[in-house]
Amino acid sequence: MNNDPLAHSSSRESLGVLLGLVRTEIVRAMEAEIAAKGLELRFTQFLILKRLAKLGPMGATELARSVELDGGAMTRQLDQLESRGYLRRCPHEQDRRALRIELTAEGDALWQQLTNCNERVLKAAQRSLNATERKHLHDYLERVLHALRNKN
Amino acid sequence: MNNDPLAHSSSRESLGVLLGLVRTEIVRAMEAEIAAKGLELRFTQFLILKRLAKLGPMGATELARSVELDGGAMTRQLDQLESRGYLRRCPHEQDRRALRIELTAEGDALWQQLTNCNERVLKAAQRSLNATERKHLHDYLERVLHALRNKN
DNA sequence: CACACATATTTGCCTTGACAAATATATTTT
DNA sequence: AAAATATATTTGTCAAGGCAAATATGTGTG
Repeated sequence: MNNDPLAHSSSRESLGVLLGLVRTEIVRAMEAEIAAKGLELRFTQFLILKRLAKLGPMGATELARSVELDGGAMTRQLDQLESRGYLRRCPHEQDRRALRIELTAEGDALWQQLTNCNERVLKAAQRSLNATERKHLHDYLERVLHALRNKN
Repeated sequence: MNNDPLAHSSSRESLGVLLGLVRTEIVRAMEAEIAAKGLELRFTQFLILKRLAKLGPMGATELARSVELDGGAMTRQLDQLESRGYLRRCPHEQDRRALRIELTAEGDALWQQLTNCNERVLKAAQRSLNATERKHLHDYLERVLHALRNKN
């Protein structure tokens, strides 16, 4: 199976590569968990549902920004998720350009199932870190993100 | 204006999302640095050159695995980089199926320029972390990666 | 009001990368 | 050695996402 000579030599990976590797594995694990429940959802779609479930209805642009997705790509994801009945595009009351994306009851129910997957994967991923270390990891990542976004 | 309620509330991002955000920013920053030098290279291509520069000639499959890229995608990247004169596909001496990908002198020269970019971006990204914290961040990420790859 | 400009969404086009099939060559089994 | 199997590379096909243009609507300025 895995005779990859690099499997244990990632010690000198640069941060950019290492982040990519970890993220790829998390996405893989999440999609595997979702598939194991007989559901068909990509990680991106999972994120969209999660946002809507946690933050409530919002515009497509706002939603796109919040999952760091291109606006055009968002339109197509919404097409899919809407056609499968998980969300609705309602007209925005004040702004006729904008939409108000909201979960349907089905979308809500779906999220109930997904929230387990999410927690299970994150727990497994961080199982070798204690509570303090988890906090630190999160904290460091946020500081790195902030540093990158405010380069001056 | 920016009335995005998420701009400063990434504190509750899940690990998967946060990793994605950080990685995206690093890739963006790297590509910006490269473009600022008048060079045209994507992050993936940068990684390929880096591997070859650091580890020397190797097969396409090995190279693909080492940057976590699909074999088919690797073929096409090699096409591009070879046609631009940065690397060569030599026949493997013992195995006639395999290739021996090696940097040309031009590829080597290119890497000399890129190594700056790499260091500058990583330094900027981690500028708010001290040496110990950087080590910890790296260590945590590797432990998470390991946990994900050995899920049992 | 008329105009310029900004924003929300959609659509078209293009590149990237995943997956699977094809091809060529090695390795192992019988 | 022939057959089965494994590996390296290439190619075809497809979905995802970035970018730019198109459209519709909102906002500000003279």
